[in-house]
Amino acid sequence: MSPRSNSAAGTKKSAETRARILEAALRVFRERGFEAATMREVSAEAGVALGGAYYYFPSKEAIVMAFYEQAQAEMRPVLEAVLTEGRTLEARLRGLIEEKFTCFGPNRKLLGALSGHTDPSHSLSPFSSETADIRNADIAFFERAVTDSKVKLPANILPYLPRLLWMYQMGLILFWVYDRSPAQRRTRALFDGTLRMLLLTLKIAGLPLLKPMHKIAGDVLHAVFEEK
Amino acid sequence: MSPRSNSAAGTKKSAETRARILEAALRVFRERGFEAATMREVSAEAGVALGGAYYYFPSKEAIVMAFYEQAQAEMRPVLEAVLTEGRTLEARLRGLIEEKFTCFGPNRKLLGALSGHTDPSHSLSPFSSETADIRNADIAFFERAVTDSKVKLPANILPYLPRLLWMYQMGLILFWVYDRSPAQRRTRALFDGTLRMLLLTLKIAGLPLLKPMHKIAGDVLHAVFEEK
DNA sequence: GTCTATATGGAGATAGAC
DNA sequence: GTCTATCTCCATATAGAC
Repeated sequence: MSPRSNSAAGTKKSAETRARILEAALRVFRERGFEAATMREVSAEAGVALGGAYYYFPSKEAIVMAFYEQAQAEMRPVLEAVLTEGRTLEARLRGLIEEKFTCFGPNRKLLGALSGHTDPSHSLSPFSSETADIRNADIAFFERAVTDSKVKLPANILPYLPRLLWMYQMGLILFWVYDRSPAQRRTRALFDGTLRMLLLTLKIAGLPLLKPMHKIAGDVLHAVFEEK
Repeated sequence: MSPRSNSAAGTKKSAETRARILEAALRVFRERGFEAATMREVSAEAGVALGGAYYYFPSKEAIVMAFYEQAQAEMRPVLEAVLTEGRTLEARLRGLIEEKFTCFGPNRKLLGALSGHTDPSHSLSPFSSETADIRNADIAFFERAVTDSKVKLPANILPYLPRLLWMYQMGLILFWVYDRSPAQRRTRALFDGTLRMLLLTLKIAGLPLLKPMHKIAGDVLHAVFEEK
C-alpha cells in the first residue's frame, strides 16, 4: 500500500518519514547534483535503508516532482498576495517574478542540478506533460496579472501575452540558475532592464510606427502556440 | 597510442573503423536517445567489440564531440559561401541559419537526443567551455555578417549584436529540435516572422522614439556579457 | 597498432523477510 | 513500514591475442 492511501495507523509518522527523505534528497541533490547523487546517499542521509526511500518515492525523479509540487504549494498564497496588492502591471510582474527568486533562492543550486533539461519529453522538464498542471497554474497568475491591468494590445497578440510572460520568466530563472556573479547581480540587472524594456514596448506597441509588426507578431504567435 | 598520432601503418583502415563507429553511434543515439543508448549497442552496431569503441573514443561523450566537430567542419565552406554571396544582412542571416537547418536536418532527432542540456557546466552543452572553440567560430560568422553590412546601432549595443544573433540562432535550433509539426512548419514560421521583426527593429532602432531603450539595452547587455 | 574478451564497481530498482 | 539481500544493467578499464 502506498503511504498516500493509508487511513489510520502511522499516518503521522509516515508523513514525517516522507518529509525527512524529501529534505535529505534535496540536500544531496544540492551538494552533488541530481545525476551524480545516488539513492543510496539519499537514504543514508535520511537515516533509512535504500528500500525505505523507494517505499515513499517510486523513483529518483519522483522526488523532484514532489519538490516542484511542494514549492508551488508554498508559493501560491504569496503570489495571490502579489496580485491583490499590486495595482499596475509592472508591480504585478515584478512581484510575481521576484517572489520566484525569493522562494527558490535557498534552492538555487538545486534547480541548477535539475534544470539542464529543456527537453519536453523529459518528465522533469518545465515543458513536459508531467509538469503541465504546475505550468498552467503558473501561467494563470500571469493571466490574471494581464487581465486586471487592462493592457492595450492588438487582439491577435493579447491572448498570447500570459504565455509569453511565463516564458520570459522561465528564461530569467534559467539565467539566474547559472548566474555565478555575486548575489546573482547579473540576473538582477537583466531582470530590471528587460522588464523596463518590456513595459516600454507594451506602451508604444499601439503607435502607427509599430503597426507593421502586429500582423507578423500575431502570425508567429499563432504558429508557435496553436495546436495542429 | 591514439590512432590520431599514427604515422604509417593502418592509418587508412583505422580511419575507416573510427568513421564506422561514429556513424553507428549516431544511428543508435538517434533511435534510442543519448542517455538510453549504451556503448554495447554502439559497438555491436559498428561490428566491433566493446573495447574497440573505447579504443577510438575515450568516452560516450567524446563521440558526440566528434560529431559536433565533424558537422562544423562540413558547414564551414557552406557558411563561407553564404557570406561572400549574400549582400544584405537579411540574406546573410537567413543563409547562415538556413544552412544550419539544412546540414543538421538529417540529424535533427539526434540533436534532440543531446540538446536537452543547457547547463554550461555540462561538457556537451553549447555554452560549456569544452565547446567554446566551436561556439566562437560560429559567432565569428555572425560577426562578419554584421560587419560587412554596416548596420547602424548605438555604440553601446553594436558590439554585442553578433553574440545576440548567435543566441537567437540557438533558440531557433532548440525550438526546431523539439518541433513536432510536419516538416517543422512551425519553426519555419517562427524563423520567417522573427527575422522580419528583427530587421524591422534594427531599421527603426535609431529613431527618437526608441532612444530611451538605448541606455537600458546597453546596460543589460553589458551586465550579461561582460566578464566580472 | 588494432582489437577481443573479460573484469570491475556502481547505479536504480525490487522481493520478500521482519 | 522498514530493512536486507539481490537483480539487472551500465560505463569504463585492462590484459593480452593478433
